[in-house]
Amino acid sequence: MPGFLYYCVRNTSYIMMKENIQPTQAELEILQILWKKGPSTVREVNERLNDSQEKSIGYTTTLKIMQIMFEKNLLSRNDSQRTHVYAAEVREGNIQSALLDRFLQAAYKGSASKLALHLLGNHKTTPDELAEIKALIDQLEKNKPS
Amino acid sequence: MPGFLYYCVRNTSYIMMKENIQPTQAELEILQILWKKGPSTVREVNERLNDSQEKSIGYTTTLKIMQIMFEKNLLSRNDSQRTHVYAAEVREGNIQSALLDRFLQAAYKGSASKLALHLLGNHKTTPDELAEIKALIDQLEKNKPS
DNA sequence: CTTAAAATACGAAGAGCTTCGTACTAAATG
DNA sequence: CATTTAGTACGAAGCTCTTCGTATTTTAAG
Repeated sequence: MPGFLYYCVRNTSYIMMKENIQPTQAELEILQILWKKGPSTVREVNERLNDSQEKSIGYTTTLKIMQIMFEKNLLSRNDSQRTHVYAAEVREGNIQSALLDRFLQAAYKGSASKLALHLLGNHKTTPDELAEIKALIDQLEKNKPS
Repeated sequence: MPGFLYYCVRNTSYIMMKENIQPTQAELEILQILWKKGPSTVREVNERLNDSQEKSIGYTTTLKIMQIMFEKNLLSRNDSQRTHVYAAEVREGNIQSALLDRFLQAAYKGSASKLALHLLGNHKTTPDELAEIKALIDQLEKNKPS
């Protein structure tokens, strides 16, 4: 019997299962905070949420959403203390890629180059960033000179 | 009295008003069809919607959404005939840019270069497209050699 | 004229997300 | 021990989006 891990690695469904999840807007904002600050309590997240925005969000609102995220396995939770400590269970890059896939399909019907042109055309990018992107393109062209 | 047009052009609120609208998923799918096929009836849109997807969507569902889009001024409508003909009232590029702005902020906290790197790294891009992007970067670097 | 077919209008149900009030529980303070 | 304080759990309301059923109207066919 090949086993669960073997099966999952083979067809990548393990990654799919976890990283194909699409967090909602509120969930994403909480993830941003946890990605940046590391494991945090509900109160810490709630405060960070409130001082970075104009509108103020109630404590129990943040609590509820984080509880839901825990049930969805977006977060893990240490409840050995009375005050629970939550941590992101998904990686920033993976979630971003999953969201990007969906967005690219929905808004650009999958045309990555069109999106790229809009992106570079509309948004301020520093010379350093442009150079970085250029370097990546060069590398891609080398690897696939077909 | 400067007049409405003058006012709107001055502070760009005319464009904002219209292009800052964020169509929903279903609305976007309908817009895609209208952008591609031009003015169409509800039935045409509904059929196109159904043969390009697995799930089938009821006629009145499509009708309802298009009526709502008409109220939101996302679509215009010619009702001189019994069978109304709808057309997109917003430009594809403008909507895409508006969606991109929001997505960039939500998922990448505004870092266009990070998104670009993900985009080029994760998605198949043809050599032609890469060349096109490269050309744009060169142009940007020329215009801002600071 | 009657009937059938096709279109629009409209109301309402269902689902998911966000928000918060309230109840309950545990800890700290006096 | 009583009281205040801070935390979790939970239910439900409000919102938006999607979906469809039904009623109504208009056109075409018999």
